[in-house]
Amino acid sequence: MASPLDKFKQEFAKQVAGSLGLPDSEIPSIYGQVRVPEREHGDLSISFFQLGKQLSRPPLELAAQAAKKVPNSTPVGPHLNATIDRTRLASEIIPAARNADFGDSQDGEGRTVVIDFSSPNIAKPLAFHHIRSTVIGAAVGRLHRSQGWRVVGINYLGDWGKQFGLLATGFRRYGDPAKRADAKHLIEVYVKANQDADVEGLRAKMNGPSELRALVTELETARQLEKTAADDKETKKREKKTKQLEKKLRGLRGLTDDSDPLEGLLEFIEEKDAEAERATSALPAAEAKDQEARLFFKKLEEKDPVALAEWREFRETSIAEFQRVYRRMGIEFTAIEGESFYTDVLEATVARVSEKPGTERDQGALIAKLEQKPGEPPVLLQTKDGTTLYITRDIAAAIDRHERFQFNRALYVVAQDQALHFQQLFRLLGAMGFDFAKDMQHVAFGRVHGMSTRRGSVIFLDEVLDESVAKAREICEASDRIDRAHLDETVEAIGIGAVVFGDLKNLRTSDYTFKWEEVLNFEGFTGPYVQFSHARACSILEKGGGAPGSADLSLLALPEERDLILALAAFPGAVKDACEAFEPSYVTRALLEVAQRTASYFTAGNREREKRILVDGNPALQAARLQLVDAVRCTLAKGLSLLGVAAPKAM
RNA sequence: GGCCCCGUAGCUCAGUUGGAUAGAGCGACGGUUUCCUAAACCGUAGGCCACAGGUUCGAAUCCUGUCGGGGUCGCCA
Repeated sequence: MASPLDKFKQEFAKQVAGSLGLPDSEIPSIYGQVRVPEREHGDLSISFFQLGKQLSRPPLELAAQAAKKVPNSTPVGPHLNATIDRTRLASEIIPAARNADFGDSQDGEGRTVVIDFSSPNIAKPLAFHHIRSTVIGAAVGRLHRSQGWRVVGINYLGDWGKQFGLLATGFRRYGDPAKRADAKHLIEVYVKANQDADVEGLRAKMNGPSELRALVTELETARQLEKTAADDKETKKREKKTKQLEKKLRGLRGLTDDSDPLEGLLEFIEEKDAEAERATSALPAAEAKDQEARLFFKKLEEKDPVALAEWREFRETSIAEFQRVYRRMGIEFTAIEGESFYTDVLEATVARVSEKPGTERDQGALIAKLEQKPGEPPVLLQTKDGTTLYITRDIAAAIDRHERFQFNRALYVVAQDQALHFQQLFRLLGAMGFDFAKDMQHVAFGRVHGMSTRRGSVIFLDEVLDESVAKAREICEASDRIDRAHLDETVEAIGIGAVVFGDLKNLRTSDYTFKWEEVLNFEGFTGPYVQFSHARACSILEKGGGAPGSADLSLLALPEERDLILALAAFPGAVKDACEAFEPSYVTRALLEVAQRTASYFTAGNREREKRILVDGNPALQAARLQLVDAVRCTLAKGLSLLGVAAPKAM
C-alpha cells in the first residue's frame, strides 16, 4: 500500500508543475521538494528557491503564481503552503487505518532477509543489555515481514569458544552436581571461573604501579612546565594537559573533582604495590586455569566425546533458560543455532581462505591476507594453539546461510563495538569472491552503560522484567477497571511493554545509561502511555457499541480530529522508513504522536461536551467519530505489535 | 597515537535527503477530576544547537580545524 499521504504529495507536485507551466517530467523533482511543514504552515509545503534558480525567476514570484492555480494554497514569502481537503483526507486515511494491514506493503515481495539477532553467549547470563539486540532484531524482522519480505530470524548462539571451557572447568571446582541443569547456578559458576582465569586483569594490576608512577611523574612535570610557558597560548595548552592528567589520576584513585590527586599519594602507591604483588603471585594460578579452559575448548574442537557430552548438556540448560525469557517477550526465531554448527566445516573454511585471498602464519597464529587500512589489526583465523576464532565461524555461517536461504539481505544486529569485526568479515567475504557480501549489513546499536561486570553489577534481563511487571501489578490492583481474570495477562503486557518500548524509543545507535527509575517509568512518553490511549479507545468503542459500518466522515471538523488524522496518516511512512533504516524508533515515535493526539482529543471531550465521541442526539456525528476512534485503536494495536508490545483492552 | 561514533533546554532525547520563529518527554512553576480512564490534559518559564572558520540565497544539518565525551586497535565473543 502506498502511503496515503504520498497520494496528496504527488497531487500537490503535479499541481505546482501545472501552475508554473512545467512539463510532467519535472514532477518527480518537484515531488522531492515537497515537505510536511510545521503545523501552522499547513499540511504540505514547497519552497521555491531551487525552482527559482532553475527557472531564473524570483522565488516570491513563483510562489505567488503557483498559489493562483493550486487549490487550497497560500503563498507565504518564497513558500507555498497547501491544505489537504479535510473530507478527502479523512476518507482516505480512516478506512485504511481501520484495516489490519495499515502500514503494510509488498515492497519486499519475493525477497528474503536473514536477521542474526539476540545471539547471547551460552554460559554467560542473559543480562539486561541483551535486550537491545533481541528487541531491535525482532522488531526489524516484523517490519520486514510487514513490507512483504520473507524473514529468517536466527539466534546465533555463542556456544563455541573458550568461554565454554571456563564454564566446564569451573564447574569441576564450584559446581554442585545436583544443579547441573540449573541455569542460574551455571551462571554463578561461570562468573567465578571467569574471575579465576582473569589473566588480563591481573596483568593490568601488575602494571598498575609503574603506570601510576609514570602518570605521577608526568603530572609533576606538567605542573612545572605550566609555570615556564612562553606565552598565553602555551600556558593554556599546558594547563589543559595538567588538568587532563589530574582527572585521570583522580579517576584511578576514585577521588572527587576538587581534591588534589597528589595528596596522600604514597599510601595509594603502597596499596597499588601490594595489589601488584598479590597479582604477581596469583598470576601462575590464573594462567593455569586459563590454559585449562583453552585445553577444554581444544578438546571440544577435537571432538572429545566426554567434553562434547558435557557441552551439550550445559548448552541445553542455557537454551531452555533463554527460551523462557524470550517467550515472555514474545520473541520468536526461525532457528536457534550457534557457532558450534560450523565445527565440521571450519577446516574447509580456512582452506578456502588460504586459496583466496590467502593466509599466512604470524607469531604462530594464522591470519588472512587482506588489505589493511593503516593501523588496522590483521584478521586472525586461528590462534597459536590451533583453535578457531569467531570470525572463522562467522565466515562459515555466512556461506551456509546464503546457500540455505539465498538471501537478498543479511543483517547482523550486534553492538556497535563490533563494527570492526563486521567490516573485516564483509571485506574478507568479498575478497573470497562471494558477491553476496555486498548484501550484508551490520545493524549496530549503542551500549547500555552503568552495569559493567567489573563492579559486579550485572542486572539480569528477567529481573528487570519482573520488577516492571510488579510495578504494573501494584498500579493495576488499585484500579477497578481491570477484570481480575485478565489481571496477570494485563500486568505482564504493561510491565514488559514498558521495558521493550523504552528500549525501542531511542535511535538504536545511541548509548544510554541504565537507571531503574527510567526503565520502570510509566509516565510521559512511554509504552504504557501508548497502551493507555489504546485502552481508552477500546473503552469508548465498547460504550458506543463498536464502530458503525458506514459514516459520513466529512462531519469530522474539529482541529483535534484533523491533527489526529494527520498523525495516523504519517504511520505507514514511518513503518516503511523504519524498515529501510532498520530503525524501530521511527515507529515508536509515530505511535507516540498518535497516542498524544488521541489523549488530547479524548480529554478535550471532557472539557467541552460537544467534542465528546459519544454525542447525545447526533448519531451521524457519533458514527463518524467512532470510526476515527476505531482507526486509532487499530493503528496503535498494529504499531505496538510491530514493536512486539502487547495492547491490553483495559488498564 | 590511528580509525569509528557523539556534543541540541537543568536531565533524557527528536529534528530522515540543507529551508520559515529549533521541538518533545521528565523535572520546575500555575491550572484541570460533579467531565467517554488523572498511567491523562491545558498553560508558563527554560537554547550563542560545544567553539572557530568555510560552502550556500539559506546550516543544528555539509566541509575543515579546535575543545570535550565514548568505543575500538592479534590470538575473548
